[in-house]
Amino acid sequence: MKVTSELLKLVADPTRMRILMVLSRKELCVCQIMGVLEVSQSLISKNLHLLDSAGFLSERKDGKLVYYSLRKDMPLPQSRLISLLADLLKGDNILMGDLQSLRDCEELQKKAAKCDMKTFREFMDRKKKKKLI
Amino acid sequence: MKVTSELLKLVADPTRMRILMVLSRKELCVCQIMGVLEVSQSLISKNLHLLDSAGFLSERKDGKLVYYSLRKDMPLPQSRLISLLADLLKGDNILMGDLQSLRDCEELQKKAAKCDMKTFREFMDRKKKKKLI
DNA sequence: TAAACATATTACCATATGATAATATGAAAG
DNA sequence: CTTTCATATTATCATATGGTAATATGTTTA
Repeated sequence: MKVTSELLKLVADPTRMRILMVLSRKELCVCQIMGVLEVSQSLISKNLHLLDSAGFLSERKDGKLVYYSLRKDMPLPQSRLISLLADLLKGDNILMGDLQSLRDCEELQKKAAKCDMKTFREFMDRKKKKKLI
Repeated sequence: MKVTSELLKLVADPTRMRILMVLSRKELCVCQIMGVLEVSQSLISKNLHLLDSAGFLSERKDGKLVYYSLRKDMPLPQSRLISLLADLLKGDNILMGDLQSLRDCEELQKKAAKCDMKTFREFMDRKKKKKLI
């Protein structure tokens, strides 16, 4: 009971839902996730840790970067939860924004070929300015 | 996003999960649920209200008693969540205890033919004593 | 080896949440 | 109509949680 309750609570947080949904599209490193969701590095890092501990994620290091993705051999409850989430969030505004942001982020990297905190902080700043207009 | 998050949070609480699971077996009134789960009347009542507001339940009054059951025409997200819950909790200790308690409660009522707070408070007390032995 | 950088961790705060005890409500029976 | 009783609501408390800012860690590169 407690295990199930804690699994559900873990998934019931918007930031973590968003992380799971973008990672279900694509493996990403911490600075990319930060840029796409527009939230602080420490919050992303903390939530990645929580999701990882709960069996949702696998990580891969490449130089300074740490890439996260959904585990291929995820436990069944976890993967069923992700399917449900994907369904419940179909058409969700915030999720659609994140996915657009993910495409923008890919574009940016094709041109700049860079993946670092500075690049993604600027990426975030540009998005914020756009919203103000 | 927020709607989905709040729906998940609602279901992520052990007391509410237990209520949903026993109601998925059988329509029950507040005092029966209290007796089966062994928790206070106000906690049951509060959580029934939350589940009801979220579209999970329907209620029916019969004299002083209010009977709750799962809504027949529950919204799809809600019913998918309940199916998932039922699956994740298969074999769960606390849930199995509740279901046994539900059978005991039915037995009791066949004999006593009573459904009131006093009866179920005594029912709870007997269970507590058994556990102490 | 030292500086720079990506990520992780920590300390901290405000708010949300679950639970309880006490009380209110409102229907039914006397 | 007053008492009784089932249920609902309220006030309150302790704890849990999400978020931020500051700092630590550990790797890379100069």
